[in-house]
Amino acid sequence: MITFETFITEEGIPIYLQIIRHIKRGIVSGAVVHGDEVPSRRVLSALLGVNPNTIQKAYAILEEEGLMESRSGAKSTMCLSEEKVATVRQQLLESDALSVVGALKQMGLSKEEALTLIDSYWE
Amino acid sequence: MITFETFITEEGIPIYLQIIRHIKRGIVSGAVVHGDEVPSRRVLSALLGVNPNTIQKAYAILEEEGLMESRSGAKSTMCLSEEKVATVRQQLLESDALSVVGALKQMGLSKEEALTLIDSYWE
DNA sequence: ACAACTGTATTAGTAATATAATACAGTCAA
DNA sequence: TTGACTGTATTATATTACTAATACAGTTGT
Repeated sequence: MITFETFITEEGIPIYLQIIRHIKRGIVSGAVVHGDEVPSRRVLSALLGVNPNTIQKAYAILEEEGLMESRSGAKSTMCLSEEKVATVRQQLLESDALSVVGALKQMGLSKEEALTLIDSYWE
Repeated sequence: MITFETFITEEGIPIYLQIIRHIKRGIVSGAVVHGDEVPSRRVLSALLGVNPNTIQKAYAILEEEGLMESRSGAKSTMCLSEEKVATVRQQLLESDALSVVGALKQMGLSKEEALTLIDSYWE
């Protein structure tokens, strides 16, 4: 089941992209599985304090990517397979790993310093 | 000296913010030191293929933060001190570490898996 | 059947981001 | 001094992100 309790908005990044990423991370963690219902546009928009159109935009993109199914009137559900999950997982891990490695390298950190830093912030 | 050879635009994040972050990472790495001249608005805009106003926006913010000095007609220079560098360093490291730790945790990775991932992408 | 929910669509408006085209005055090296 | 560079400023325009207020039709549980 998908939850948005841990959802914290990151300034400078469009909300609809953050929602997409949040759900994808849930897919990778196993918190979201095939057939899961997602919160309705209206419910989630109220929960996050954003406009329903913003949720619709995020959901529409997820549907376009084949990760979600929507039928008019009924609740939207996740549409996953082992292959899809693996693809999403690889995309997210690579993107996160590359961005942080690039950032820390550019600041002149050695690999050891970087690993120590990540370790210390893991808690 | 500041270079923009490694500058790659990241979609979804305003360019002026990326420029600010790029320069701050240079400060942290020691590549940029007190008194360094930065590329002029026109030169950098041509180099990055963006509008001069976008560069001006980034530089104006850096000046507001006390990291850069501009005099009409002359080249803008970096205005740094040990204390300023330490502050920028702490800000960037904390932001990067927190964001990547949050992302990997949300995907269900253990600390060991996360460290292995960072290690493998470091090369 | 009915009420309360769904998804979908439309129109309008605001703010932020970025581009484009200028203009003007200050600095600096030849 | 002169010319080529600086920083700064202005106005206009386009696009994107987001909000706001509706409307309509399909679904679901009672």
